[in-house]
Amino acid sequence: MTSSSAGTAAGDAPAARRHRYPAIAVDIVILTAGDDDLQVLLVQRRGEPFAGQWALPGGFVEEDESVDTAAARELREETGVSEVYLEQLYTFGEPGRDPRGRVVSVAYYALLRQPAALAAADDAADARWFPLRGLPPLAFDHAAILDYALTRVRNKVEYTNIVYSLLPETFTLTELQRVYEIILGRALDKRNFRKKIGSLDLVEPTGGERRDGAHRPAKLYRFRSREPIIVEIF
Amino acid sequence: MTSSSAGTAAGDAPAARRHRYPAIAVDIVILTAGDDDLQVLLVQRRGEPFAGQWALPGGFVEEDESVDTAAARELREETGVSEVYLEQLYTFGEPGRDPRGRVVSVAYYALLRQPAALAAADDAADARWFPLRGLPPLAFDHAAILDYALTRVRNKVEYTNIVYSLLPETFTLTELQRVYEIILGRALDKRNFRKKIGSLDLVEPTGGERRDGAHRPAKLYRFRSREPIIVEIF
DNA sequence: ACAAAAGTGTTCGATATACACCCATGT
DNA sequence: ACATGGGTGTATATCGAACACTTTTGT
Repeated sequence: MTSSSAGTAAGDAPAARRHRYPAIAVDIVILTAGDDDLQVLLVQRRGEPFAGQWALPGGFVEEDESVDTAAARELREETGVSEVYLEQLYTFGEPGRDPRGRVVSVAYYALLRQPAALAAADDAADARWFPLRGLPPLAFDHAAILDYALTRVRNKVEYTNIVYSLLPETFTLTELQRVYEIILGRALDKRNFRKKIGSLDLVEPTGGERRDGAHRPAKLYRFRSREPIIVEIF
Repeated sequence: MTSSSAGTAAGDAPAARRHRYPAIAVDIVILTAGDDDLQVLLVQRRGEPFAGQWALPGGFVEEDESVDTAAARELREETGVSEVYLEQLYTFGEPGRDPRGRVVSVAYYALLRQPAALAAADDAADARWFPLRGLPPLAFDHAAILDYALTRVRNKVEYTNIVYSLLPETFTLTELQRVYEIILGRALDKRNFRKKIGSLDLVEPTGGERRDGAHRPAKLYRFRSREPIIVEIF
């Protein structure tokens, strides 16, 4: 899918612009599952405005790239990772919210497997993972964008299989349940959870098992599909 | 909520642009409930490209207005209506899909009460309501945008009360059921439907009734709230 | 032997679905 | 009187929620 145009501007070539257009940026909410909380990747701003404050990673859209591509590029620059789930969230287009001038921001969110080593882009002073309970103040309206992303993710895990993007290739059912609990923010009953997961065809046993400490080994599973699909889970 | 900026471009003022940004347009899928099908408002293009073809109404975002405001303005220009439900859909940002140049389009959808008299904007050759079964070929990638809107609406009526925007102030339960059937594309059982609607607190009787033809008069209802709320309906 | 996490079934209440007849009116 | 849409209840199946003990291992 893609761009378009306007009935009301039917004959106007954008090349013959009557006025300047806003700049277009992308901002990305990059999430991963920590031990007991979701974690979000933030970068510390070097320049004004909001110098020294933490912000969502992002950047301007280049002239010849799609908005989706710009988001994927920024994500790669920050994390270097592949195997991610990246989805457009919402477009924030109020004038005057970026003190430097008019910027329309297309927000995305990404779900990653491991906190991986951070390829801190060198134009940011620092880049770090923050647990949601323990966030610093955010620059611009990035707190609102983050809230929006969390709402979307919490809804979407209930009717899709996108949690696959937060888990490694193989995992135990307890680990899978833990990811749901972290995202949904509530405890789930172990037996009901396993009954539900078993009744859907989301995962299959690999045959292997994991031996941890002094207890019974856990069977390992993998996702049958690592493409996003619609499945009613909760 | 609103715009933002980028960690990777932390110090760059948009005023000091290194390159041109894409134009920003809005396109609106304007829907209403016809007798036996949803109807969408299309405008016939005057100029190239796609001259003479039908397209979604839309236009470019002015420099000092928010993207939401631009959408509301275009909607008003086409229909003159108030009392609408207007929601952002998705941003389409592939380069090269508008033959005239780079245009990023923020798509919206609107739900209207009656097909009202059309205030056909004078820069379009014509504006008309089309039933979904009976669409002409659409310009640009507007068919994809329309599909996206329909998917969103069909999902959203199942867990919100947004159908209020498609109905007049007072209505009968049969009319309400008809709207659901038109959107969902399937027949609903009358008794189960009424049981469900009655168990939620969505509507209340006005006390009045409507006398139509040679049959028992129908009680009239109104929505308790005409603000969008989350309610699991189906 | 014991500590620690893995694994496994049943009961109960609530909700969704299927289904058919009488009511009030206008002509 | 009859044709037309308005209005109503019950029985069954399905699904979600609550709940506790046995198994396998490492030390």
